[in-house]
Amino acid sequence: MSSTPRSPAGRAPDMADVAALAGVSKQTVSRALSNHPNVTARTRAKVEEAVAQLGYRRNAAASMLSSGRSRTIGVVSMPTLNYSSAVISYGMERAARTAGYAVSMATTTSLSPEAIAEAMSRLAEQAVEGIVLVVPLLVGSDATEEISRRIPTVTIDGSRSASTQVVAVDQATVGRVATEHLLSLGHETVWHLAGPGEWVEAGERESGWRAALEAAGRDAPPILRGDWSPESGYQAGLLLARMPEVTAIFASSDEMAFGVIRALHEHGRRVPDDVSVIGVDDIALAAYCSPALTTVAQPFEEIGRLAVGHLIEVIADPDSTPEQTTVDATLIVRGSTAPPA
Amino acid sequence: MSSTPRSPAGRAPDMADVAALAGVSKQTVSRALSNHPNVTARTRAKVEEAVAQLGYRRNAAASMLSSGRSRTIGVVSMPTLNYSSAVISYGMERAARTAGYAVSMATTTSLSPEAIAEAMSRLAEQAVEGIVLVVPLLVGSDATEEISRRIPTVTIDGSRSASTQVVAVDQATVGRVATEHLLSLGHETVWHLAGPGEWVEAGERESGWRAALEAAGRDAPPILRGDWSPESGYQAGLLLARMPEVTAIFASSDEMAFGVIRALHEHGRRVPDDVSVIGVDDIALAAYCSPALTTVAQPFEEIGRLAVGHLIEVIADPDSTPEQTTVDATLIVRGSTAPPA
DNA sequence: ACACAGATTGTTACCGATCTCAACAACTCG
DNA sequence: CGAGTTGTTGAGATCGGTAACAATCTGTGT
Repeated sequence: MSSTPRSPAGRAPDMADVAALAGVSKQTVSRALSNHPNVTARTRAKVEEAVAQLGYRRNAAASMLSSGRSRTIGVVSMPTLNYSSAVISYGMERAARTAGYAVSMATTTSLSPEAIAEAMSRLAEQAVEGIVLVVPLLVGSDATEEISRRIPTVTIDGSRSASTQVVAVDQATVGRVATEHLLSLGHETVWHLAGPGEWVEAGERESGWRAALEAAGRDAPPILRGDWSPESGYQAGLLLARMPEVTAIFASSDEMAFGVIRALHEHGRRVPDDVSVIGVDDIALAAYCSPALTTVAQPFEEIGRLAVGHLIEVIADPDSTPEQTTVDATLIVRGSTAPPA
Repeated sequence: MSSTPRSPAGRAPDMADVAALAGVSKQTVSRALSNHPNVTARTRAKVEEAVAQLGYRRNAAASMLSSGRSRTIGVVSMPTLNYSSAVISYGMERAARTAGYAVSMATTTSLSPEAIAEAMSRLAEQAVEGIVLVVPLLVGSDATEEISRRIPTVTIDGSRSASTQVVAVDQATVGRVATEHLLSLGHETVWHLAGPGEWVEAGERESGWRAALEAAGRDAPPILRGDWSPESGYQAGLLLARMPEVTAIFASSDEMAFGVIRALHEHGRRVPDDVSVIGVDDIALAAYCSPALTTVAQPFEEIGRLAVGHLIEVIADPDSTPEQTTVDATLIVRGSTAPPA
């Protein structure tokens, strides 16, 4: 009746202890606990009762060792506090949990293949059964290739390589949609504040932007580049504010967009009256800062879910064909964009 | 020279394989790899060479099983995408990594003791050596108590219980500092938009606010309550905007503060001219949205670091005395607060 | 040169589950 | 009613490391 009656001594109870108490063999206990079909309801009940009575918890290490399965997936992400990875991680954790997997995280401070390989390697040591890279892996090094050949790997918005699957928003479309929105409002052209060069999505959004301008027969102004942070947006904004011909700006993230807007305001250029600004991500604050930000939303949580889903599929059947999955982004028009004055 | 010369067959290389190649015993390999002091430099070099050549990676499960140590700590957090937990997690991961620990995460959607116990239990099953609760645990249930008695547990901003340590910002001081700032500007009183009741920090900030008002001999206006989200701040703001006597508002989070500000603006009340608003957290956007937000910053990364530090200390010496650590918050004055009109 | 302390390496048992395979029971069907 | 089939349970080997202890190899002091 006591709440935690350990078996013999202070030692944590063993499968053997459970077996003894239930009057069956270790093996039967194992089967009962792993929902093996061929176990009598009666036997199963006895085992469960013994488990409850002893407060038994399966030893993950032993289970892992003998079965070779860790029921754990690893996540490599940037420690950046950015909205997208946080939401993606959440989606992954949920999906993993419902599929009976635990999640282990490894962060990397650099996007160099070596740093990423190092993070993957840490996860490999923990015997994860699959890895999700929430960082862009532009080029696969030997090291990353080696690990992802051995451990199923899914990249989010990365580039496709032989041994990794990709789940992604079509970022070129994101760039195109954002740009077309501004053009359709009547702006002559659209300036672009891109994300860092190492990020795949940054490059693709840039391509989309360029393609949209080209399709409309407009010249692409010189590009600006930030690091996703509001501060970098602010710096870029200081430049843009000086050029009267700038009436429309497509920033590759909401945070940069707000930085840009602030710089514009400080220099007397009103948004959206004088300049229209659009971002990407639809962070929680996008609708509540002033002006409310027009942006392109991405279904981050679903992306996380999909990534884990794929991973589990490949874990179950290592020969299944790696495929590329694309999910759609949505334009959300708010107050930061308007027709030119 | 090939990049992945597995030993005998396609099987992953074994410690025995390494030992054979290096011409030493398994045990020596083990020692060399765990940085045991008594290993000749020469031997260590041979082992390392063999490891590199075979692409050997230690099997965590086996190691864990025989040593009884998982070198993993678990984190329980809310899936909320809030800035603070993201930064705290980052600090933890870094600290854990440098200490040679991996991090495993478990999220909980509810703050009920049962839900938290369930998350802790998932971590316990993974044999984590310690747990950090980034969720507030107001009351410890039997289940949480049982686990935290067995596994060292640190709570961030939680309430102190027999078996958990606490790392916290003194949230009452946060509330007091924010309130005093507004009073010192000359506001008659300060309204408060608190966080959800289940959160310890919400309650403590409220106390600090109340205490500051009392110390200044002012009446505490009725309290409003949000859920940390910008939307909830907006809703509260709709109420506050209707009351002309409101000139100063202390919101318990930056995101709520921006929601409040938006509602005020929409109803023609200017910030800070008509109403001053202060938040808590100093999120990245605080300085870049308009108006720039006056706020109280908390050293989240350090909190994460400290939590893990404590945990590792207790893991190393289970008898060390649980102590409460407090770190300081900083008032950051920006444009959203000003003397009353 | 000898005994001895300390450093280095090897031997063996074991951690706690799962897998394989064999034994046994119950049930079907001609 | 016996042979064959399916379902249930048990025994023992095994996964890949590490702890404890034994063995061997230094180098030192007398």
